[in-house]
Amino acid sequence: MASGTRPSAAEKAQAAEERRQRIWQVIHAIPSGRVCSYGMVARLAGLANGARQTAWALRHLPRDTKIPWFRVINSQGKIAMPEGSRGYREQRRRLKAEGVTFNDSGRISSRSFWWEGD
DNA sequence: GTGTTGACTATCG
DNA sequence: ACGATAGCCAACA
Repeated sequence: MASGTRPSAAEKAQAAEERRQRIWQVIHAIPSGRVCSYGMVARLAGLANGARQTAWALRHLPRDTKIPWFRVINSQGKIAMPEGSRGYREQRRRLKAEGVTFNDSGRISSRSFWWEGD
């Protein structure tokens, strides 16, 4: 219901932080050995077209985060960071350690790696 | 307030 | 399969 009063800056900031929290919560729920796309993470977090928000939230994670950021890849089944970059190699190494394999094109080798929630 | 940016994505040729 | 395009939305200059 419209209360007539516009949301304050503080309320907007709080809403933005809650969106980020939901995104992190969803990512944290991705099982080991599975991957999820940016768009799917956003959808599970209640954001219809929030793929870029997921990307933004991940890009700004602290180095020592416990969130499994490496289980999030793009809708093409490929790692989103530039190939050959430091983050790219680390993400691929971490996924491989969980059993997620890639083909020569840089895409995950099996559709069964995808996770769509529970 | 306006314009640009980006770890995105669906669609088209 | 692949590159170009347009749509998307929060943060930033």
